[in-house]
Amino acid sequence: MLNLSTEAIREIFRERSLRHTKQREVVYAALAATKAHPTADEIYHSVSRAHAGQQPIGGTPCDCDLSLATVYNTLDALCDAGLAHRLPSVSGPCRFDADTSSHAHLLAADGQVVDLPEDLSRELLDSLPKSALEEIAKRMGVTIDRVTLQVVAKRS
Amino acid sequence: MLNLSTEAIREIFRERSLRHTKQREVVYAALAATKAHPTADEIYHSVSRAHAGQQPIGGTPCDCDLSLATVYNTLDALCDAGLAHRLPSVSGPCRFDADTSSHAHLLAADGQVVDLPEDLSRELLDSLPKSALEEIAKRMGVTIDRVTLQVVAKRS
DNA sequence: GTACGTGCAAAATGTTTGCATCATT
DNA sequence: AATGATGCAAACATTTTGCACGTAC
Repeated sequence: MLNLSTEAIREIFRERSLRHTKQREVVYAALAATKAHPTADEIYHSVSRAHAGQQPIGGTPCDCDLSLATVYNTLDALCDAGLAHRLPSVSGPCRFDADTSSHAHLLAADGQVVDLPEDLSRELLDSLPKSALEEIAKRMGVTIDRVTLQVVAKRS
Repeated sequence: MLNLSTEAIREIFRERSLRHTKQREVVYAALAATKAHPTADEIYHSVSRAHAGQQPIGGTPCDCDLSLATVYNTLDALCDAGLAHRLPSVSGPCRFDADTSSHAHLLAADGQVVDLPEDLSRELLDSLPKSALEEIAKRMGVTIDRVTLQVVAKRS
């Protein structure tokens, strides 16, 4: 999706008070560069120098070493900072998305998570009455972070 | 929620061509009796004779033995048969719901999954344009099983 | 220099599987 | 009788943790 330069990422991290490391940079770059909603393990394989050349999601191999635990730590930090989201799903490992704009997903029968086309995604999400969301926040005593919506496909 | 008799459950299973066993009966009864969206492990503890008396979700102890694997198998069978749903979530173990009517959930900051009040849930889901859903089915080449919607609370 | 990030390996958690036995239809 | 469900334990998959070391600020 987006190909972010080192400097762009440094700046984004600075804005969110995230310490910059080479490992965090390549993880975030890989996540921002794909629409594939990768798992932590997929990101790890795509950026790990040890696995260079077999990048299913097209990250740039890290010129340092990096461990799976660091990928998890980094994804946590990115989610905490609002730079990524965990996608709701009903099975399998957690999937991450650096596109934090409001958009809906299709949960395919085979477990894949796919973005809905932008126009339809917006049509669905824009149709939700703001008043109902405000009422939810009031009645449930919470602050709403976001609304997530999935169209679940029937397994044929 | 619903307290189903043995006979009612036999009938429900018969309709769906699910073989009836004591184990499946108590699992389904426990799931149908709660709004707490329990995990497999919580169901296991609530119905297992070995743990009788400490039932956080209020199931009836099985008068037979029952294993966690059977709870998983049963929940699979119930979901396949359309008698239960797996709830989308972003962390933690899978949560199940025997209420298969359309309703939206609040994902609390602490990981809890709570039903939204019925009126608001319906208001949100009814507002989704049918035409957009039909267009999704057409464009993505899928049959839509259901639409799931979560209001994600911000962690304060 | 201090606070925080990293790598590693081990542990914790959640779910699935293989197989012999048993129950339901 | 035949098919499918169960229990158990072991395997598996995913995520988290503890700690010694290293790096960004």
